[in-house]
Amino acid sequence: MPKSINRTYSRYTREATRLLGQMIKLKRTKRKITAKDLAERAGISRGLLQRIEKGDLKCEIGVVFELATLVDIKLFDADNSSLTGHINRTEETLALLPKHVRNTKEVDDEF
Amino acid sequence: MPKSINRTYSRYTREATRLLGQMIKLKRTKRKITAKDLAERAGISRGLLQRIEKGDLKCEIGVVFELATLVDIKLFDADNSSLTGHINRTEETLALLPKHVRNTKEVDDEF
DNA sequence: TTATTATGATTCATATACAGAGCATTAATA
DNA sequence: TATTAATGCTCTGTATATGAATCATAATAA
Repeated sequence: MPKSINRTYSRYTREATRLLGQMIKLKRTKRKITAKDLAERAGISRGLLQRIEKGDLKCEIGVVFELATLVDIKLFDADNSSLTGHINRTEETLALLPKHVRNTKEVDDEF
Repeated sequence: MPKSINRTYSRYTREATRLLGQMIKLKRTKRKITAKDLAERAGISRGLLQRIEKGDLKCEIGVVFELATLVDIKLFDADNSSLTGHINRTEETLALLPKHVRNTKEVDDEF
C-alpha cells in the first residue's frame, strides 16, 4: 500500500529533465514534425508528449528516451550507435566488485 | 480510459536505460552504499531501486535522474554543475523557430 | 565455521500516470 | 483578411507503477 507520495528532487534533476524535454521539442520543431505525428510515432498520446516536452518528472523514462531516440538525440555520447560495448564494460567492472556492500556503522563519507 | 498498453522500445532506448541503471549500481557499490541506504536517501523503496538498476523502462524519469545525481553521475556532460545556461540557450533557439509546425501533406523526410 | 546483513524476488493494495475526448486559443498559409 | 490546422488546457475513467511486507539465498565479517 503505497502511502501518498510526495517526492523531492534536486535542482540538477529538475534541470536535466527540463533540458531533455526542451531538446526534444527543439529537434521536433526543426524537423517540422507536429506533436500529433511524433506522439503517434512513439505510440503515446499528444498530452503525454506535451508533459514530457515541459519537463514533467513523473513520466516513464522509457518513453522519454524513445522520443529522444526518434528525434535523434544521443544519450551518453558514444561514437557508435550501439551502447553494447559500454554495457559490457560496466558489467565487467561490476563483476570485479564485492557482491554485497557491508554497512560500516560509523558515520562515513557516503554523501 | 487508457486501452491496455503495450509499448515498443528501440534497442537504443533499452540499452540507454540499462546502461544508466548499471552505472547507478556501479557507483553505489564503489561507494559502499547499501541499496537500502540509497533508496532511503532518494525517498523510494528498495524494490524500486532494484528495478531501476536493472534498467526497467517504466520508472519515473525524475526518480532515475535523482538517483544518478545522488551517486554523482553527470547527465548531459556540462562543465559546470548547473544546466541553467544550457536551458536558456535552448529556450532562445526555440523562440526563434515558428510556434506552430504546419503539416505538409507530401510524404516527407520526417523520419 | 557461524552469525548476520545485503540482495533478489514475489505478492498485494492503492495512489497515480496514462489515453482519450473536448474546448479555447494561437498562428501559419492562402 | 479568412481559413484551418496546431497547440495548450482541462477533465475522467482505468490500467498500472509503487510502497510495504515477506521469504529465500548469497556473501561478508568475526
